[in-house]
Amino acid sequence: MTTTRERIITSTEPVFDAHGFAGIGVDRLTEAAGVSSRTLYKHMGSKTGLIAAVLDARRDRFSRVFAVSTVDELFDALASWVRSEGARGCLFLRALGEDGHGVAEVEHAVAEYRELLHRVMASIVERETGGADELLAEQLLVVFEGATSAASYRGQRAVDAARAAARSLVVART
Amino acid sequence: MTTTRERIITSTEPVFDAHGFAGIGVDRLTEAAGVSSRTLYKHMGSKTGLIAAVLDARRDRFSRVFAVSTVDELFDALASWVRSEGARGCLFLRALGEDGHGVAEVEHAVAEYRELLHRVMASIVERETGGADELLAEQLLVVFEGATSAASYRGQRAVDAARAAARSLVVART
DNA sequence: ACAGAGGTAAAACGCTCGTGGTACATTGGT
DNA sequence: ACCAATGTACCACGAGCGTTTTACCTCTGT
Repeated sequence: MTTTRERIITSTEPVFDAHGFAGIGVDRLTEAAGVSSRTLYKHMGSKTGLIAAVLDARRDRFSRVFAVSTVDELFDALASWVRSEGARGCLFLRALGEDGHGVAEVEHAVAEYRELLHRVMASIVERETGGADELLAEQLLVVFEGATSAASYRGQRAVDAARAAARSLVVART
Repeated sequence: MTTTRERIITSTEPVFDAHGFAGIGVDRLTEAAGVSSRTLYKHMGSKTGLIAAVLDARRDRFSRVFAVSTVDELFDALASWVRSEGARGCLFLRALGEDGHGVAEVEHAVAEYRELLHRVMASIVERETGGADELLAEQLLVVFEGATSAASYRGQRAVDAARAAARSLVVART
């Protein structure tokens, strides 16, 4: 059973992804959620509250999809994410850029996502090389971020190139 | 001598970079430019026209700064860009994400930037390896995009890691 | 000396925004 | 049978949006 709150969050996430945060009106969001504005405000408090909740939910979903332990699994997961949802650049970065700076709830959600992302890379490094390697983890992070950005206009080519790059970087350090 | 139009563009660019496009009001922009709204509209036509002009100007500046021919020069240029302007993620990607999709002037400016970026990578590949290599160019593009994104929260570490990654990828293909 | 270009300040346009209020419908548990 | 919870539709608020208008000022070249 899905609660109304969950329905609001899951149905507004793609709207934010497609149109951004500042430029979209609450009425378009309520329409997408199939819910009255009164209900939306009762569950989310404010538009900012909704944005924070959407980012939190996305982070949770992300953490499930990217619970991987090798470079190949990482880019398999990214490829299927891009295939099923498209790519419009990192939603957390975009949220921060649209005046999310200074909004505590948004900043917190973004910070949590970034820590998660870093942990994913560190654990892949551990599994692939049998130890910690801060530089390699940073490199994988950069390549992954680059793939999500570049995929928005280069498509799967960017993901494939990122996968090859990451593999080659791991080999170079073992 | 700098024209009023140039002054408007150069002084509003950092405001867009800091606060985004949709969320910032024209009055904040005129204030930053030190210009009346009448003058701004006479020179730029509309807020959208201003955004397109700002993106065009940024692309020009970018093309001057990144007129490089080696991987090291590329990341030297990026490092000093990040040092002097900070990093908040690719402004072109962000412009598109804030409902720039479907706005012809914005889409055009972004497309031109991306072609430029791709040409820069291809010419570096040419110089570094003595020939064309589509995969390597795509990899450098990904690494560069990743560095600009990741630098927004990892700082110069991301740029350094990207530089090392790019160098290693070039070596692996020569 | 004066025309014209290019600037200013201030107000107002119609519209949309985020948010809350009011009043009514549906439904499940006891 | 009915209460409480949870939803709806609809309207109103004050604020801010992008944009245009009106009226005035200040240079600069001839």
